[in-house]
Amino acid sequence: MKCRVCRGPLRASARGRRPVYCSRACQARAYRARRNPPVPAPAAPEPAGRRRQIVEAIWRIAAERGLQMATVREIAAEAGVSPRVVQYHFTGKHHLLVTALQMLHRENEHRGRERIAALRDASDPRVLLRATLEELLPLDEQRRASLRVMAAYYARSLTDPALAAVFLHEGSPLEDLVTALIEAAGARPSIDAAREAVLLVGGVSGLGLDLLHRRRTLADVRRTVDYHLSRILTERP
Amino acid sequence: MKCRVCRGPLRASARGRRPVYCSRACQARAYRARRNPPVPAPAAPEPAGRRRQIVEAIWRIAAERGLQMATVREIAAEAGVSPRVVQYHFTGKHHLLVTALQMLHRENEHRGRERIAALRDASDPRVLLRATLEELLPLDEQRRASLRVMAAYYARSLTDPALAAVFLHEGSPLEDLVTALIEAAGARPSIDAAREAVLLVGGVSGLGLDLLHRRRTLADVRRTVDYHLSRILTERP
DNA sequence: CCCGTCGAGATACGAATGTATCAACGACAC
DNA sequence: GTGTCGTTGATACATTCGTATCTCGACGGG
Repeated sequence: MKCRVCRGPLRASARGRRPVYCSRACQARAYRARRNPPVPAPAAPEPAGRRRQIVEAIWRIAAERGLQMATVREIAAEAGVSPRVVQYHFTGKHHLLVTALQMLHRENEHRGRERIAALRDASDPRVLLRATLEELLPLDEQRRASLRVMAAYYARSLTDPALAAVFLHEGSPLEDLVTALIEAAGARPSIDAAREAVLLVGGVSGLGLDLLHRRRTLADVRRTVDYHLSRILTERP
Repeated sequence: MKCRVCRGPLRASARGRRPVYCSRACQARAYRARRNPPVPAPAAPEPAGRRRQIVEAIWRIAAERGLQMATVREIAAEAGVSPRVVQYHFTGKHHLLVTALQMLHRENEHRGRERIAALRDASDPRVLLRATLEELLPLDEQRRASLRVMAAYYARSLTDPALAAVFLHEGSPLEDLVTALIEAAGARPSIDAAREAVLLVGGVSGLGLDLLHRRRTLADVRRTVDYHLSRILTERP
């Protein structure tokens, strides 16, 4: 084992990568010789999106195999990077887990808002109300995966204060929105919109979890929601 | 290293417990000498309750520190036995996890039934209905721990068919019971008791999860339940 | 030419995990 | 004294975990 440039001896090192050059000078010489033909474009692998790429790998693993399978090595393999890269971009595994949950929260909120805004009849509060509630259900593969990941994180948050903080730091804007929509859509008299919203949001979330287990059918959940909306709202505006 | 009795040589063994006697005869001799004073009561460690003891240890660990901390060694330490005992009484860790979930299911059902049956006014369907719904809430330390364990198991069941089967194998007797209670307590006309029961059970379960995080107060949940019961039921029977 | 910085590769460490192996133990029967 | 049965103690093993350590590659400034 000699230096690639000066053929001199190398220092021995028990740990880490094995040395190839005897000195920093020899390393630089080899580098400059290598790039004499200017090397058009080595890779440029978008250094900004690295964290995102890793976080998405966690989401996939957690959704398909559970959070307990989200080890550093598995995450790195799923993201197509080396474990060292994961270690580099995040302080440690815990920081990585927390970041992934925060990003998923924002992602869900963003996607939900976009889907609701894209509705044609965005002016009709009844349609908006239904769409908002259905946003809690696993209606497509993306939302299904997201709900599975959230369920896994919820369980962990019961014994991890840092994760619990993510769940707690948002107030209850969803229930406030549903409350406002109920009132805008025309609630029957003697209806307490806020209390109805609490049970609707809680109930639909719970039914969504049953859908993950296929303990209910989507059609049945929709009928239940429709029934309750019709009980809350006036016949026609 | 000689035999304890005859001081003869022992067989060597690379793995497992180190031999102390050179033969079965020496072992028996040592045993009988040892129990010359008749040994009033060695231990009698209730061989039947061993599994139960270990399963309860899992529950405690899962409730306080999460299912990911429920390792064989931790469980054994919590149960006050050696890891070997855990290994002996269950085929493997997975079997242990599944058994613990099944036992918790039965335990919860049993306790719930007992609590409801112990109500003084067990004849009034309104009281029964409220009590049945509140059975889903973490009203004391025991139910709080149980709910935490269940939440952890639910997350795992999403990626473990054997655990999912435990959640699925029970039908929906709870909703049927609530449906019957709604009708018995006097539902207003134009009420679909079954659909109300679905949302009530789902909603109260969801609110129970929020209580675990202290995102809501118990008083608030109770007010919400009361509000909905008064909307569903007639004024007075 | 040397030096420093940032991202990444390669390897290694120490601890923890699920499980396997083998003998010892208490108790009984022959 | 020996066999056997259900149970337990005391290791040992292979693997995997999170993380630490050390270097290389590429680049920019003196």
